Amino acid sequence: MKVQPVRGTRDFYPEDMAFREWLLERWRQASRRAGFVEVDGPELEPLELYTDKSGPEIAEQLYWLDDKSGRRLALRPEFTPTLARMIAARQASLPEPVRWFNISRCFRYERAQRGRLREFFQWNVDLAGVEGEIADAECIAVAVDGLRGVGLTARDVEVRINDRRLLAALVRHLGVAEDRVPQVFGILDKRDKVPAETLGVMMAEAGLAAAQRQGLARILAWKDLADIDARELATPEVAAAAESLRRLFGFLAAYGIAEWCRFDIGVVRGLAYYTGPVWEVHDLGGEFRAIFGGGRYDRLLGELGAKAMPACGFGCGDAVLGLLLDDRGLRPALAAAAEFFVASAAGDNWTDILRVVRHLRGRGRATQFDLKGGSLKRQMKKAAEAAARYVVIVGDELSAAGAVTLRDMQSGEQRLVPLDALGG
RNA sequence: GUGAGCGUAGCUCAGUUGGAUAGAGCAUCGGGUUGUGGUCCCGAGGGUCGGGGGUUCGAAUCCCCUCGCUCACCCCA
Repeated sequence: MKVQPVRGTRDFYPEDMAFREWLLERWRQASRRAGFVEVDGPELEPLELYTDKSGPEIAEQLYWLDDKSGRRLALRPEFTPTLARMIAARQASLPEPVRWFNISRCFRYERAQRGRLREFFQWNVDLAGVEGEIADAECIAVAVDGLRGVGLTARDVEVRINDRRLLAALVRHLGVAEDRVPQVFGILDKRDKVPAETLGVMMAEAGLAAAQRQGLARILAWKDLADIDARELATPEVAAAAESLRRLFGFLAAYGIAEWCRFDIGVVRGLAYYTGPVWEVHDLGGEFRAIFGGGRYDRLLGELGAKAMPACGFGCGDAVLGLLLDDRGLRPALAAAAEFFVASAAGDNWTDILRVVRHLRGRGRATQFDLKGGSLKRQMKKAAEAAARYVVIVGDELSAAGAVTLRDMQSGEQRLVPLDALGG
């Protein structure tokens, strides 16, 4: 092969395309079931849309180019900045809350890995204008509905939920110096990924005092909201964050999805822009990387040019989800290419074949025939390959009586029917 | 960006201590007598062994370079 595909991109052959469309359609259905409406923006955006928010270093991680007039453009690495721009442009007239979803092709210039590509599809659901935990719960409920929609259950995946305010309050309560906070968050993030001894080493390296290490170890051991003990709750800040999380879990129970959800102090979600609840969906086996990432970002819209507006949402890529569905045998079978297959019993009788083909297509029926001709046996094989539900056998009866043989490929039954009655 | 592993047919792989026209299964295409599919049987096409260089009488096999893929780290909006 002379020209190689660009690293981290994929070719979608019919079976891949069928899966992609199936998946994206499930995402749409889940979004619409919750009353979200679809929006989209350009795949090309000014590079500043991303560098303004994240600093010039971010350009290293995305595809950019100079267009013919010298404008520096980037292929979108995510949808949120576009969303913010769209909200800002019509903020005065948008009915609140804004309930939008988006399914877009995104690009990131990163080293491709299992479940992580340079070109991928991402499902975004965002809810702007509502401050309370009910909005976070609504987003999580849509995510869980999306998981259900592709055939996954609470035995396959879980939503791990934390709150950035709780984390921040806890490190403050432990008396961790401000410049050590990123390291401490890093330790929390590694909770399930490295052995306990390693965590201890990391704490020592972070320069934590003995009491702080003990406190952190105690926090890391929390498996449940109820584990948050009195010592920490004594701080008003921690108590408030814990109370907010309890309200969120109360809503999740009311949505009927409590069994999918779990408190996890180890969910940190980068340090980017989250201001409240943060959550991720993981497979229970821990085999794959995160499937969904989401949370509350009350300041982001304001920073990106809109008026301050509370918001929350999530993103979900197609790559990891595809791997998980393959692993669970949940990839759907390829749909039939055509409902009807017209075959000739009398050699390559194109005139008669096309008469029937025109008739069926004119009635909106997906209809195929064997363009290479050949024996009826061969045509039947082709019809079976195409998974056609019906084969119409065209023979002498057409000119003699205007009738054709209709064969049901599932039951094997066949009967002579008038052409006029074919295809409704 | 750092480190490691792997590149043989479209796919999954076999190929002896370096030895002759590089194999299998699946897939593809064709056939199994001119009006009937999925099974079965027979046959065919398809590989510059990722590419380049070197060692050798001889390289898929050993060495070097390069490209690609995979995994981990970093990062993960």
